[in-house]
Amino acid sequence: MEHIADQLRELERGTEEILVKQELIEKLKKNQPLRIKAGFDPTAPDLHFGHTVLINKLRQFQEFGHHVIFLIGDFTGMIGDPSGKSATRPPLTREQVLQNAETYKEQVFKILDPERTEVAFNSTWMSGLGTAGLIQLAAKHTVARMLERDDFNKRYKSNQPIAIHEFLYPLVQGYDSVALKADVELGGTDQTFNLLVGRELQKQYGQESQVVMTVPLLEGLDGVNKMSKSLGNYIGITDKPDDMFGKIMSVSDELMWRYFDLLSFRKLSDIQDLKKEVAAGKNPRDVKFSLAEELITRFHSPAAAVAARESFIARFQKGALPEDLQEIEVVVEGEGIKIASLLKQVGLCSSTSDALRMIEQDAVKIDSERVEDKNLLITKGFVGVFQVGKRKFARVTVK
RNA sequence: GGAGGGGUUCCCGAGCGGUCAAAGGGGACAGACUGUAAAUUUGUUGCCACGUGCUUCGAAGGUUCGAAUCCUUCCCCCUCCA
Repeated sequence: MEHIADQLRELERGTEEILVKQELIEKLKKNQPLRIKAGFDPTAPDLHFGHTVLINKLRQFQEFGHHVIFLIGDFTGMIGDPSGKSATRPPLTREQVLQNAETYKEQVFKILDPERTEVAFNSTWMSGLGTAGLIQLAAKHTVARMLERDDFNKRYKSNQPIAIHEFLYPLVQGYDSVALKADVELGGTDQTFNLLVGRELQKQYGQESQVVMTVPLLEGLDGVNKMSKSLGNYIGITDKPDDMFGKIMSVSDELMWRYFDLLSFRKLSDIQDLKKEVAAGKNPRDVKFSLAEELITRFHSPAAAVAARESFIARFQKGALPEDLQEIEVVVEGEGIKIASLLKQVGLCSSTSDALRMIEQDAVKIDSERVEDKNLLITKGFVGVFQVGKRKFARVTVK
């Protein structure tokens, strides 16, 4: 195991808060593998780059020889984290949970070492707790403390409803730390309160309190909202190399640095150097290229990264056609089909109206020739490459 | 249990008998430009058989020449008092 000071420097990197740092130092000094816990929602097995900020941190702990527990909150999932929006989730079946867990593993093990990762489900201990156990658990915390949580506090003050079961979420999450005897729990900044409840409960149950480490929430592609699937501003870790490359390139120059800080494995000093180079006139595009390549290498392969870059350059700088061009056959009655209907049938446009709009906006091309006639008839036997905008292509055969 | 407020196009949010396929903003998409699918800027944003066409404003009925706008019933959400 590496020297404590070295570990600490790396572990602190990219974290928002460490509560309490001195306790972490004490734990590290024991020179034994620490139990590192992080909880995940069982309903969303499609991980995106936002999730990896935290997983990267887990990996760091692993590299230092600590024991990582990847906790799937299949029981907590029944409650739903209080967000004020109270979107009731349909309960998952046992099969669904297990299936999601497999998907998680598949994705997470691109970053974590499977040999050194324990996958746990909190239903394991929560199901057996029983009503009496739950009441005992609830007795260990107070309403006043609960109301310290920002979200509850705001709602309480503004007379918005708070359902009783919402109080159970932090308690159950905290109890997980007791059950797992966690030394450290990682979470997003939005989890701070819940993580702190874990500290409190461990003390109540006679354990040493866990250290809480929070990592920031990553902004999505829009640079404003947090990255999330429902907002559609995410990069999935299973995205295809070309998509991943494109999405990273679409990040604003400003946000790019944020991504470097939170997603890149490069040293902070290297990132500083890059910033200086850009300030001195280097094209930020090229720096973004290197970020994209690093990330695609991580989730796919070095070869895929190079290929993705080349295809990006060919397509967007030189206007070439994509390599994996979709081949579509359309069968028509009569002598032919109007361009707008064809675009709709082929799926390049969402509706005939949309297709007409695209033509009006000079967005439609056939074999790189711009289409200007909205009533253009594509005759039977025609074969050609249709393009709408910069990203949608298909080779179409009209039969 | 009682009293109020509200459900509008992808989202937020105006409209409150005709000029409404419905302001404005967000998002998305497209064009130009460029250093990139950054930034900037312009435009588009219900559907089709493209027409004095069709379907939309929680649902179903009704009044009217004409309704998102008025009436009736129903469903759902929220607040306050108890």
